[in-house]
Amino acid sequence: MKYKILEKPDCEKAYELVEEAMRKRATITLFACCKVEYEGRALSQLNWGERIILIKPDGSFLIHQDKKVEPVNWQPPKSKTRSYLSGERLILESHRRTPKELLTVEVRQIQFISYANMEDFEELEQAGYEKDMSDMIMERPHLIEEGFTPKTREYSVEHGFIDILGKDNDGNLMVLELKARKAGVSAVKQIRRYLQDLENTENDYLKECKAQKKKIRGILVAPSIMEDAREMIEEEGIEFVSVEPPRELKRDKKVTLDAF
Amino acid sequence: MKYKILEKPDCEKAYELVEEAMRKRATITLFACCKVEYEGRALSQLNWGERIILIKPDGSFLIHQDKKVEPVNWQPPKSKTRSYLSGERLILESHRRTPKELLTVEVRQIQFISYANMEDFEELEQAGYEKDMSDMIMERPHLIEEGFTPKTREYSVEHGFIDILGKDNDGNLMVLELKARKAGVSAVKQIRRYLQDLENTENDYLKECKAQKKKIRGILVAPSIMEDAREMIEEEGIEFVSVEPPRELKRDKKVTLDAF
DNA sequence: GGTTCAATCTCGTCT
DNA sequence: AGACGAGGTTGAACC
Repeated sequence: MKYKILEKPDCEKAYELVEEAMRKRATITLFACCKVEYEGRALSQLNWGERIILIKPDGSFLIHQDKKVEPVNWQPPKSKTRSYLSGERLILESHRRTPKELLTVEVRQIQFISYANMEDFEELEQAGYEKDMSDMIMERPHLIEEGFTPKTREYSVEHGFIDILGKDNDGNLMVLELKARKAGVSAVKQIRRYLQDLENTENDYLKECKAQKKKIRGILVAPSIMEDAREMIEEEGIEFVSVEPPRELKRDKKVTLDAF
Repeated sequence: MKYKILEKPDCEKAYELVEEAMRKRATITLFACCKVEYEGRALSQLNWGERIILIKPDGSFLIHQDKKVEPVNWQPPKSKTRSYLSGERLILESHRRTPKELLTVEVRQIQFISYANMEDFEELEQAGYEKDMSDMIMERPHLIEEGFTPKTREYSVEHGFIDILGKDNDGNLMVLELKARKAGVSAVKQIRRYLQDLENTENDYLKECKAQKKKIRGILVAPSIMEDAREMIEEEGIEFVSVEPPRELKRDKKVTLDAF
């Protein structure tokens, strides 16, 4: 059976359905009055009230109130769910080993409970992130400027990683910091720290650059920039290049390639 | 009526239930085969598959696959939900103004759909966070060391905010950085930047400190510290004080106080 | 409205 | 298993 629903079951009937659902590795949906306690990375309690509970076959456990996107309490995938009856009540426990975390739900009055085996073989296709921007710039470096040659991605320096390191037409070093969203002051501070890090780095290649009197150019790459960040890059001698993150889904891309 | 469930309804029946639920400001739970498109801060699409959809009266819209804690697609509170029939199918749209975001769900085969008015007047009580640590240290400064006197919280410097600024018994300035979880290298870098910021700050009070040859002490406060961070604080002359975030719920605290 | 920062962040990725 | 960084982060507090 693909799914089953019980309306206003007593806790014993609900318990049987929960056990059956777990055997079948189905997803449980429960609308009931419950009380919740959590102890683990933090500590919390939530008094009696009606919530929607989702228990997924991967061990994820979610408790939703009627507000917000985030669940009020939860456990991550691979948690172990256990259910049992205590007096007239259904207890749902979700346990995790490392870190040690325990979620305990006491269920009083059940409006409905269901389980369902969800057939879903699709994964989300998405675009418009920093990584997509990085891929695009490596493929088409002229988007930054004519003659730009990217050398290294994720180049490690003292305070983090330089998104893209490369050279311009005159052999000057170019330090690119990418942001998929509007860049703020923090992005400018970040790139400024990377430039300082490079100045302080003892590295044959960088020594050679300095010996040849080559400059180190800092480039902030983002779709747009906030006003105070704009002012700061001018003071700091950092450059700004406007690039939109590519908004092409892989599926679309594939179709386009197949067309040729 | 508090809740309603329909099993295997056609899309027209489901549409009527959705409209009724929205009039009653109820929470909708839907288990169905659907296809999802999102366009806004990013771009995504998800092909046909069975998912659980939650639509809350505050405008939150969640689509859950049978894995993970996070919804595969969602809209935040205050989004506007619209539903309509297109051919044989039910379309659910969720729209947000700033930033402009549109979530479109095409629903094909519905296993069940329900709405429920959730009675819940409780809020989550929780403890064990950075703020609780900060409160505790302000109340009981000797947890840091005998004679420590906190002066300012959230003191603004170039690269952020100093969690707690204070003085020791000898009048030296103390810069506290709090972490509610195990502190890593990034926490040490953060406190190091704050110390540099203070060195560079032109401020009468700080000038006086320097004139009196007072030191500026950096203190990392966390339950524990990672090995590489431990090495770094030794090099940097930063101190580490182990403090557990308090794990006392307000409810418990109140009970304790009432007992006296 | 925006801006900043913590979070039981989650989740992927890499060591 | 631990560490690190991005995220349509979310959510809250403050301006």
